[in-house]
Amino acid sequence: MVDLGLLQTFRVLEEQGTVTAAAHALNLSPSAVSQQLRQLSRQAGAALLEPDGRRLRLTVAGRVLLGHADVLCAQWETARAELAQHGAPARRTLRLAGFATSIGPLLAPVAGTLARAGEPIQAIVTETDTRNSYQQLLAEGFDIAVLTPLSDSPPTDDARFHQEHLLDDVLDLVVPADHALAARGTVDLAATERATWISPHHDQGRLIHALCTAAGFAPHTVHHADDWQAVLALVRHGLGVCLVPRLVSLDAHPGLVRVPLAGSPPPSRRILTCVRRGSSGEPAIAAALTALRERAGQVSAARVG
Amino acid sequence: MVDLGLLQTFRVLEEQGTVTAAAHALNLSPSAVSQQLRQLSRQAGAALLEPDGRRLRLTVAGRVLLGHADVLCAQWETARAELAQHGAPARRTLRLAGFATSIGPLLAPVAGTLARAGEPIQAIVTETDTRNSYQQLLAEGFDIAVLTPLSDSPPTDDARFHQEHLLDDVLDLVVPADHALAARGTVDLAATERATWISPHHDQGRLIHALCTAAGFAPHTVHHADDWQAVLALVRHGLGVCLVPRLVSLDAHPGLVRVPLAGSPPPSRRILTCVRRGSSGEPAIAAALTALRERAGQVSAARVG
DNA sequence: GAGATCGTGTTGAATAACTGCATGGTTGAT
DNA sequence: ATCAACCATGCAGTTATTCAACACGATCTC
Repeated sequence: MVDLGLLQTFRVLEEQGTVTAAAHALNLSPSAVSQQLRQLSRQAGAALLEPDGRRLRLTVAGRVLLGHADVLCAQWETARAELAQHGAPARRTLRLAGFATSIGPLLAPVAGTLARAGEPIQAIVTETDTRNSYQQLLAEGFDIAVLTPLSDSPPTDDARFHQEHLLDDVLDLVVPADHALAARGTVDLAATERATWISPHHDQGRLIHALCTAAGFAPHTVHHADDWQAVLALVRHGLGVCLVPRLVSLDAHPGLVRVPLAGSPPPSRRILTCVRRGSSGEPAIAAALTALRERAGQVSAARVG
Repeated sequence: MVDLGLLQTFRVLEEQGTVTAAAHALNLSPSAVSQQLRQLSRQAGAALLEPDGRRLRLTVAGRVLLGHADVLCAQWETARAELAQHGAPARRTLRLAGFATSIGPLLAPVAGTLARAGEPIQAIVTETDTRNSYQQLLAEGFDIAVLTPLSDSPPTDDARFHQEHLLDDVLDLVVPADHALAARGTVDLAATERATWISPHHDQGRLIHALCTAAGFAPHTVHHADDWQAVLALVRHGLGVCLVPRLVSLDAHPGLVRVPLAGSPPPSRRILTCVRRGSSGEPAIAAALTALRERAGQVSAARVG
């Protein structure tokens, strides 16, 4: 019979695109992955992959198997979750992942809450971007991810994941206090058409570009920085403006002001929790998700008040 | 991750009742099965079994896992079946099992038909009883079984199997030609209350006992024989009567006559096909099932005419 | 209480799995 | 056109796992 580990390798291969990348994600050598795939192909009784240049492409049979692999792995996760409810509560290390700005307001408080609540959970928090969150979640490197979905992210009903809306992180225009727009109560995005922009790190930059495009102009981006504090420093020196989510604190930059964007609801980035499908029932994961939701509620309430 | 083989072992253990029996059914040593179960328990993260005298009993967690194991294995069978439809048609050895009387009219003709039809199938026919059919089907010793369900057989909606009605094998009272009931057009079962009975082999004997009980009397069984030809020989020598399904030929016993039983439909034994759930879509299995249904139709039509 | 049955440790051999390296093929830039 | 980087895969060699055989303690039956 088949080892679900082989199916898992197969799924990671599809997600990563190459044997080498899959091997890296699984902490294996490319050779091992290659052999596992051959064995899977033998046990499935069909060719799953075919050479495509210097990489591999899934055959029709491979794509068929992939669908079943998702179902099988989810079913196994469900089984594990249900078993964990019936057995003795064992100590569990939960690996939480999130984008940089989510750690301070969300993941760190939740990890602390879980520890104080006496849950038999040891939380490990890691910072990553959206893409890696999905990949490592699939490769079982993380158990829970807090992320902002991108246009190429798996859809909410993806068979491999279980994703839930956590909160909407509202975006404000951030400008120096002496900026022409600083005194406004709200500002329309179109009013910034002539402004120069600071482009934040990759994930967020794409969102800003999409919003400006929707508002009818292409943002004139000059400077670029991955770190929000660097972005804010650039804004503070009058080098441009930027849209900054409210999870990013401006406390370190007294010379800057947030100008809310017009619209109801105002433009925001959606923040989701994501776990492997089937695993959301596991006690440790369920507890962490609940704590995350609760914390997200507090954050939202604080912003409103 | 988990090997489905371990879940398979776990399922066979449940079906067989003891580690030793499961090991025998899987062609393994009891020690190997014991170790596999330990590994499964470790990977499931819960105790699945607990000692119960000199045998094992499933824990609550074990019973939970068992349900998931059935689903997982069926899902894998489905995947295999669907893959076999997309890949190149490979040579396949199909292992068919059936009770003794089913082989002549059903399994042997079907095996011949499949061979002549040019299907890439090598059929292997084995005779067994109902209980072993289910067990070997689960242990992957057989692929298709033709059987008569008993009171302790898995129900039709059992998660592990896919069972289909094949035909109803009508039962007749068989008596010597000079018997008092021989000349009747039909006979009510109650009319045989004072007769002495020949008890056929175990499976069939239970059915006869149940029918007589339903008719209001306990059959007075004197002789016993597993083989139908032996039963008929006993009847021929005036030692008793018996209910004999029509699949059993009386050709070798000119001195005997069938007296149809009253009732519409008349008493009969249900004959089912049984395969592992999910496997019925596999081309080879689907072809064999179709051939079986067709052959069963011919048999039924011949009996009617 | 003797004998049979059952589950499970242990041990050694066979098997399988993984790493590291080498090879052949492919892509893309110089 | 050439070269370097990249990728999948085949081939040892090593490591880890799996299984059968036997032994042992526990349990049930007669």
